[in-house]
Amino acid sequence: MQSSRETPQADAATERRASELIVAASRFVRAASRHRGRDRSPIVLRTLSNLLASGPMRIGDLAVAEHITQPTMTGVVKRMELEGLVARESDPDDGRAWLVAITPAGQEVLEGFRVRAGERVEPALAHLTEEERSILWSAARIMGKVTAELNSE
Amino acid sequence: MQSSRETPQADAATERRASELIVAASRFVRAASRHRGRDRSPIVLRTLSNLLASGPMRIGDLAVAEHITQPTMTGVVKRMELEGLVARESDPDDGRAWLVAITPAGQEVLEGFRVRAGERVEPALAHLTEEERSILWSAARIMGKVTAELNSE
DNA sequence: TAAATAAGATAGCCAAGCTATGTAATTGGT
DNA sequence: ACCAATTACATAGCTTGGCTATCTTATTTA
Repeated sequence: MQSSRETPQADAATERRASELIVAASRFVRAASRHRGRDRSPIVLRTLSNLLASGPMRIGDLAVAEHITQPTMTGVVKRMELEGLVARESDPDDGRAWLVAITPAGQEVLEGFRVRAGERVEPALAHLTEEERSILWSAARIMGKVTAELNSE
Repeated sequence: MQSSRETPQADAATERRASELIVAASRFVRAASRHRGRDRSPIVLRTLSNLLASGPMRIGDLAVAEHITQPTMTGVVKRMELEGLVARESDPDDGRAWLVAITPAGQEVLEGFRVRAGERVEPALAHLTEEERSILWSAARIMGKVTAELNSE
């Protein structure tokens, strides 16, 4: 059971725990997102979050950022525009392109989601120990690092 | 801005971090699940995982366990059956019901997903410190606890 | 035994993903 | 300066996975 430089046993254990982490995170996200009220889909919320952080963006750039195809993002933006969450203006530098910007209504929706999601999970988090909560906050940061590396491939 | 018996400042901070956790987990799951090969959807994989852990189950019980409606689970099981991932047999105790069981092919699919997902994220995890990895494993367990509480409501 | 209940199936809708392809604007090579 | 290639987005058509409403059939119960 001694380790080699590739430590295949460790890799197998890591892979198993990694898949458990994915499943646990997947179930958690589903449970936490199932709160009441005017729900928006994950892709809409991620797009709003992206626009708030980065300012107006082209549809193609939004698609790349969210790792979906351009036709899919075109449809998402179209629905968001109908709901008034974003506005589009033609790109002065390129007649083919549009700039999509978050509206005040879009910002309210995003903030409302954050508040309600927090409200929903907060009681469950309150039953954890202080140490367990701090593990979750650290895990959020670490998952962010891992996600960035996965997305850079 | 003084604190009441409910310590609103702490709640607000917890809510904010909770929403950050949800977003981080959501992006991580998407990134980790975007591996190549014969992909199955999250609901199919969760259902397989559930059947493997719990043995043959009724469609209605599967729907409750996954928090989707019965008609949706009927469709999921139908597609899984066409792919040979599950088999159904009539419930000897209730002529209206079916028992859905995972097949060897379903077990292979589930195991294959676990291996590929692990393979995909393992390199990124290898760049973390030992402590960071152990935080993620702990977080998986804690998210499971929180999910159970959220789902029990 | 008739009524109420429960388990699945069906129908019909929508959102969100995909590939393939079309259109219009921009860029680039000669 | 022009024509070809590329680029940005739109459209068409498909699948999956979610929903509600309703139907059928089997079981329970009054």
